[in-house]
Amino acid sequence: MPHTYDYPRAALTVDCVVFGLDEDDLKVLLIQRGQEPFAGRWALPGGFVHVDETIDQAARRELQEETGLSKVYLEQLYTVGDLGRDPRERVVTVAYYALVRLGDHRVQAATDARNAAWFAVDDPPRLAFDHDAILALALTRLQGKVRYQPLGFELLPPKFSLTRLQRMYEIILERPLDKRNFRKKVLSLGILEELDEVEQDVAHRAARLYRFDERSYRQLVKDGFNFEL
Amino acid sequence: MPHTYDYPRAALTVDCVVFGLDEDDLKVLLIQRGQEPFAGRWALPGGFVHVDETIDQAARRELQEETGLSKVYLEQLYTVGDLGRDPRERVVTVAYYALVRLGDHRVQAATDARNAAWFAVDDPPRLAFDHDAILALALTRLQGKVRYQPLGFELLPPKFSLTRLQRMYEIILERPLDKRNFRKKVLSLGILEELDEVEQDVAHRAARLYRFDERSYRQLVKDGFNFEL
DNA sequence: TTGACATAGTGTCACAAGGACACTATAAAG
DNA sequence: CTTTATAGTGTCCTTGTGACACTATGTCAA
Repeated sequence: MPHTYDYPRAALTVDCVVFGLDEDDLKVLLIQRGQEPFAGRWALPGGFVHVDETIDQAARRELQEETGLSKVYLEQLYTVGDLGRDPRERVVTVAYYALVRLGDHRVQAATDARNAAWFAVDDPPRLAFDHDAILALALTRLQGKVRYQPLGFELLPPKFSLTRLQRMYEIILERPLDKRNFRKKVLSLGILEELDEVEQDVAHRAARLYRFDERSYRQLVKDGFNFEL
Repeated sequence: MPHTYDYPRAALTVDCVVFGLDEDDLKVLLIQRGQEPFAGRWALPGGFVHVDETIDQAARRELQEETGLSKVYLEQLYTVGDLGRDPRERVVTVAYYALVRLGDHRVQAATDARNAAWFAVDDPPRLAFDHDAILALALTRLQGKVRYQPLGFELLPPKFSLTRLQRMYEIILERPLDKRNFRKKVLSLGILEELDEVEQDVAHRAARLYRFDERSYRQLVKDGFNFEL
């Protein structure tokens, strides 16, 4: 009985589509490649899976190493292993997408001094490998998922106004939402906690702040509740 | 510049969760393993990805080889690469799920004479590796997806009665549906073509037959229509 | 032939959810 | 104290959803 299987092995990588939100845009974090192939081209942060870690762990480690980000929302997206996607040899990559609060983290240059920067998702540069396709897929998935699961809170600071929340949905879904209907709906879900605080340093009437209440959210999910924004 | 990357490689497999539908149950196709590890244990059909094929192709090939099924609905599900899931060495598997019409195909024993059989999804035997978890995940995914995408037609013969369609949804969703409301809803979608045919060889009033109209379905999707059964 | 049976097929009403729509309130800045 | 910028609020109409029960039609067996 042999100790290993008699079959070819593939190089295994992870790639992360990291989404962030600023005032006007949904952004994606990209890394400028220092080496061939595709040297100088922008790419999704990622790298090889080590022998002693799970694929999920690899994704988190790469994210941490290349961007300094940790404890972010991370979810597996899709696995691609088409021939020729890497000109060198067959490389299978497991793609993830992550949601981060843009203000929280300062994105660091990677340890090996590659450049990191945020780009608007609807106007990215040409990407290395098949990363354009992965980015497009991630965006579609996010738009789909945000409709029936309150993922969006991962993109906002802990305290936020309803207007900020609405703008986030408008940016992600790429369509305007009615202010009164939006508030009616989102408040009726009962997953927002109204705080005794308002925005600071604004040159107009300050908006009340809210917090996402994960406890009642989980309760709703258990009861089989349906969202849909 | 080296020709390959200096990183470990992993054995890469595909596993398929193949769903079928009979009168009373949602079924899953399993293979009895002939070799160690887990010899004699039932497992998901699957096998190694060859060097000259994409992962999708590998999934289709394995399905064909082990079960004789081809041209089925097949979709990628999830990739697992936890350490120790195969006792021999690190094996990364890309899981797929497939929907097939049970009557159409006669499931063949695999070429290497392993046993193949259908099991009710809610009462499967103990499975090899982490295949229990993959099966559970596939079932959840199917139940979720069937609500907003008319996948179910992949499980039915081309012509079917509304009662048969309703029973299919009831079996998948594991809850009863109201007959009149179901018909109202499904007919209002406009994706069923009413045929001038009725069931044959039934010992009671014969039901009218319908056909899934993929053309108008695609039109609906383009218009951003929302299903939800 | 007719009665028993098994399933097909059909409509209404009440309630909830969703979408369109416009004005007043409040704070800051000049 | 006026201007400016955004916060915050309610109604009505339409549509969707879910509960609910009887008649129609075919087969089969006595």
